[in-house]
Amino acid sequence: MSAAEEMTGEDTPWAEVTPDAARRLLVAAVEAFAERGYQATTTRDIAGRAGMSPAALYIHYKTKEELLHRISRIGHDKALEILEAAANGPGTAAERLADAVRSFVRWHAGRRTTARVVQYELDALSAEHRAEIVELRRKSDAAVRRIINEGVAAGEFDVPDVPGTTLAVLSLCIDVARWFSTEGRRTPDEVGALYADLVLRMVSARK
Amino acid sequence: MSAAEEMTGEDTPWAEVTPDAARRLLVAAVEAFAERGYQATTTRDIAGRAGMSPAALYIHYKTKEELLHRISRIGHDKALEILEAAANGPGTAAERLADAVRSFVRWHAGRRTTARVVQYELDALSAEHRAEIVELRRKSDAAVRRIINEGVAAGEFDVPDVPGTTLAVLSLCIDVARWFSTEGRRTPDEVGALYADLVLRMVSARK
DNA sequence: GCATGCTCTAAGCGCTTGCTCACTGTCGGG
DNA sequence: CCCGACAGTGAGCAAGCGCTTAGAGCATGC
Repeated sequence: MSAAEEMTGEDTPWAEVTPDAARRLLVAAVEAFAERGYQATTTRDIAGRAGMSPAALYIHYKTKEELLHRISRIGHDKALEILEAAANGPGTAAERLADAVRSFVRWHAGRRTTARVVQYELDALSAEHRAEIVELRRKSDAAVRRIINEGVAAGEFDVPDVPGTTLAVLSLCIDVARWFSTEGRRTPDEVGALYADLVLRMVSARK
Repeated sequence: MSAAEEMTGEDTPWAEVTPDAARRLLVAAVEAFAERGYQATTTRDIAGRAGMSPAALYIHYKTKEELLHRISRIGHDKALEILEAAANGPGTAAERLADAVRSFVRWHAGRRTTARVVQYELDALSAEHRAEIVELRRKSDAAVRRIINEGVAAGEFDVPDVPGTTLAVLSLCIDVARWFSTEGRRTPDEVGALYADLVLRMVSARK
């Protein structure tokens, strides 16, 4: 197991959401938002998937947007945790960058339903909630940029445009949530390995 | 001007849509869909932006979905045209791959409003319309894959996984439509140049 | 053994949605 | 000078939306 994953804790995805009914509603919302998009999802659909009446939703969440915010917040915390674990891990910059990309991509592919909501429904958040999430994304960007900067400083990488390359690396990983399908040919592990290799090429990591 | 651009014809974006009122509605729909998403956009909003009453929309388009389909179709035709022009252009595989990425990225950044609708609202299409669009995307994938295959055959590139790398290259370009902003620091030309360089690194193009 | 507090439901309110329809204004051809 | 054709409008329909409310069911504390 990679350094990044050792530190991400247990893998039961929504264990921190309690009570049980609130978690069932949240899981139902993740599935519905991922399938149809936030705007096209009705509160009746979410409640139905959780086996409850439409009104039950409002006992646990004030609005439909609060559900999205909770999902987005937990997902972004997890994404940041993965990237910072890799950035702070042992090994050379190349090893840490590969670890970051591998585990970040694996999360986007393996938990694609969640990742899709987290990465593509930001616009539906309220201004305050969006600002909070954008701050988390800034930290994710900083974690990756730090690895690349350290690789350049150590002479491991050749990168003319560090902010631009950081942006491209994150963009590449995030877009996995758009196209990945569990019915496709590749497993999350395979995509992670492929992408780690491609990113090392992007920074011209010496062998 | 690159080979890819020489062949893309005139740049007035929606000139082929007639009559004038139909074009104004379509342009209004592109803006609204890009801003709020298809589902969150109302027919009243589209008609309002075009300076018309809600009912006027239905003289030119049968449904709201037909508007999206028309936009998606024209946009995908354009995207395919750009990639095939580069693939069929002169020069080495490296030059053609750089040309493809440069002009494809430039389109996504420069016409970001359109690109956002084209790339991120596929799910809102009807099954038949989506199938038609997916076929166009398959052809885009084939055009890029052909350049990479030719580069490998000519000994210009070192690519262990051609389909996977093709997917990653297209994914990287497409995701530009998600993050690019006209208020940002980079121009479409700059992003195109940066990405062309990164992609040549991904295929280990010899200098 | 009854009051309290909490989860959940049935019903439904006020509003917005995609879309329709009866009608108006305008304009070229006989 | 009227005609049919047609782009465009104002009003509005049926359906569905997010969310609320009154009250049922059921544990727990005393």
